[in-house]
Amino acid sequence: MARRTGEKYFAIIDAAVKIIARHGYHRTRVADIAREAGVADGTVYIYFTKKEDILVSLFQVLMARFVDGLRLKLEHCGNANEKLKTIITYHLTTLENNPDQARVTQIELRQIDEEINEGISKPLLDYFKLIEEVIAEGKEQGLYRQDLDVRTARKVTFGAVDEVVTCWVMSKKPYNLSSLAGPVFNLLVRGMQAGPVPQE
Amino acid sequence: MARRTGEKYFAIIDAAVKIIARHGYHRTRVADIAREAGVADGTVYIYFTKKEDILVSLFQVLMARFVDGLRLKLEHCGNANEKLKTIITYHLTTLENNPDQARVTQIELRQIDEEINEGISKPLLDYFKLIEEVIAEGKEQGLYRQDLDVRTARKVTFGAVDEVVTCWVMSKKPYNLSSLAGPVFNLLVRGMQAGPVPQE
Amino acid sequence: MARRTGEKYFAIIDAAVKIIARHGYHRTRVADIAREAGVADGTVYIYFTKKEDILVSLFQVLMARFVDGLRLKLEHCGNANEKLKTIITYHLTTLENNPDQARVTQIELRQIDEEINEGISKPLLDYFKLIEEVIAEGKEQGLYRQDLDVRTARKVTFGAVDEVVTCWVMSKKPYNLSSLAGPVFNLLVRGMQAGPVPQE
Amino acid sequence: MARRTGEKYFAIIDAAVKIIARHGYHRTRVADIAREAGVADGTVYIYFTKKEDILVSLFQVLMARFVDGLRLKLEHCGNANEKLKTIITYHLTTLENNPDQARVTQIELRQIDEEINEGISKPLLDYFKLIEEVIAEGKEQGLYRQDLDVRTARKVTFGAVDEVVTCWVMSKKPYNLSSLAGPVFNLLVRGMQAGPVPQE
DNA sequence: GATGAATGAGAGTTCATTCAT
DNA sequence: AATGAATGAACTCTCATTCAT
Repeated sequence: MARRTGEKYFAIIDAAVKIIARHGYHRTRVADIAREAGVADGTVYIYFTKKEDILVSLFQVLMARFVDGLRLKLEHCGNANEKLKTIITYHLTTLENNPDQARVTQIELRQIDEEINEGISKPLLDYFKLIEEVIAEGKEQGLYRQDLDVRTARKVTFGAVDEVVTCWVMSKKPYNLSSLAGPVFNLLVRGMQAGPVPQE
Repeated sequence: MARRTGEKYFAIIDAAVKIIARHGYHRTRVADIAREAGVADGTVYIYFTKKEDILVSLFQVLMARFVDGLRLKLEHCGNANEKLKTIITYHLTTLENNPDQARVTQIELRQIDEEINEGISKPLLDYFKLIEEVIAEGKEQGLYRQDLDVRTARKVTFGAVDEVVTCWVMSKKPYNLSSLAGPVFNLLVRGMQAGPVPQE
Repeated sequence: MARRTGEKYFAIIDAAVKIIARHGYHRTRVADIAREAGVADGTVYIYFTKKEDILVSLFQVLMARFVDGLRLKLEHCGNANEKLKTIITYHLTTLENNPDQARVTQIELRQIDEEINEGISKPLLDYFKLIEEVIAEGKEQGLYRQDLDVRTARKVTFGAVDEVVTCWVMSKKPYNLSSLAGPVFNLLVRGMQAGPVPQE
Repeated sequence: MARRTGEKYFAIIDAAVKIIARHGYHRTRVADIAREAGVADGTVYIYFTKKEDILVSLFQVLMARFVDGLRLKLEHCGNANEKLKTIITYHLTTLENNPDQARVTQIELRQIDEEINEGISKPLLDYFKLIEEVIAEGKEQGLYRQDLDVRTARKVTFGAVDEVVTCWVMSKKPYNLSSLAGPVFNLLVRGMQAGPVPQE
């Protein structure tokens, strides 16, 4: 039913990112996306099953691009620390350079109903897995504490970076998002690396 | 116009938390909330200006309760580390004990349009400010690095805790949320405290 | 959900009969019916679940009125012949006096999808049962052949009258529909009554 | 514009009968018919002017086949009674053997808008005329009453047979349709033949 | 203050039809 | 002649909001 490929498919995706970033998902009419993409209203339904499908597909496409790009970068990295730094930098830089994508993924995408979450959680899980692999690698390399829980560390890492992006999106972006890569990395890596136990 | 007080005001707030947690904000009809609260549809508009106003008010009420409760707890704490641990534990425990509130604040509240954000950002800022105060206090007490950027550290802290909650809400909650307080605190406090610089 | 009673319920039913008779069911918009009934579009959906529900309800109301009226007439009849004559006359007279009802029941009502047929078949069955009772009575009274199959006779009777009405509706109605009551009755009663077997 | 001939013309007609019988005219999309016929959507519009045209054409083709077949049968008949019996039997047998055709002509074809009726009334009139000829012949042969109105008798005859078919289509067809030919003929011929006047 | 029947604007979606290839 | 991607008009139904009682 939904074609999910072809020139117009991506034209609609791109139009959707732009329009939804500007007006928000619920305020965006399918007709608006269609006009921005330069196609007829009905054409949208050749490529997508329904409005929500645009949002999910959009996320899948963006996320696939994101993870693919990240994987490429990671190939050139040595140890886990370098990789972690790369992940954070890449995450912040990518969204800084694509503010529309940032807005859609940080804000609008969280507006979707239960069922859809399945559609977006899969590609997100790929990213999560990637982060966890790096942290596990760091443990193997003796860089991070052996008692570090990989999953918790991943949540903290992703949550930290994610919140930093959200704050930047919600603000009028008066600063460079990527400039926070260093401080955030610093904080996280110190939290994870071997060393003396903090006293409460 | 909106009364914002009285028995029915809170009845509607409570009903809204319950219903929105269960069905999501956009799928919830004002009539549903009214029925759950045991009032007529029109009555809702005596206490709230519009549907979104319920969501904002709800958040303000919950957040005020939350911060008030937290302040109380913090009075019994000694140094910043203790306070930070308290914040994290309180945050996780509160939402663990109020899963409806957790769902609404983690998921549904992020669905609101631009303008509303003002309404929710103020009470959230109170919380942010509180966290930042504790971190600043830690720096003064020599517990945390002097070059630690307080604002970034707050984002990382809040983002980490927030993500942990989101994961718990999105999962079928098969584990104790509050049990993550220790590991998360551990990670964050290590990241912030004085010590050797990590090598990349 | 659907209120199915009250002043506006019947106002909408009456409006629907009029508009659907004039333009046909599929060409009639809900908005047209609403306007004719003097209510808002949305009001229609307080009283009916969906467009098709109007059609079904309309038929049920008309049919109930019809059968009730017929039962009243039959009380004054003596034997089965008299009753059969009354049925045919009443059927033709009623639809002759309510051409809109005639059009809707003869033409438009046959346009509905499978499922709906249940809604219309029940009230129709009441009418069928009534005809069959009269025919059975005629057999008991010795007026009609003992080997007459009641069900077949009912189908022939109803089919004959129904076709006569349909022809009248489809034509520009240049003649009195009720004037056909005599000839049709004559034909049917001769067909049913005791007598010599026809040779082929 | 419409070609109205060729292999694909009939392929589309046959596909339409099948699909419309199964799903109903209004639920059937032109694309469905095209797929069933094994042609592209656009191809349908080479052979038919619009969707309704398929329905009309379909009826004309089926009706022409029907009347042609009937004429052939009637050649072997002697008097009017025999012919009438043949008509009824042929009508019931044909539709019994072609349930899809039965459904389309009994139910779906009655769903069409005003204008189309012209398209279907012509071939139907041929059939009507044929029935009337037989009844008139019966009068000339002295088999039927001289005061019998031919047109009314035709309506009663057709209506009776038609209703019998409709009942069979609407039911789950648990009996042989053609087995009703005898009883129906019996009833109708008794109604028409010379004999004593029934007392009311 | 409270009610709930009524409103009517609004948008998602379908699908008959067209036309460039 | 045949295709099937693209069109865009059309229409049902929802639901936040109002207001007479």
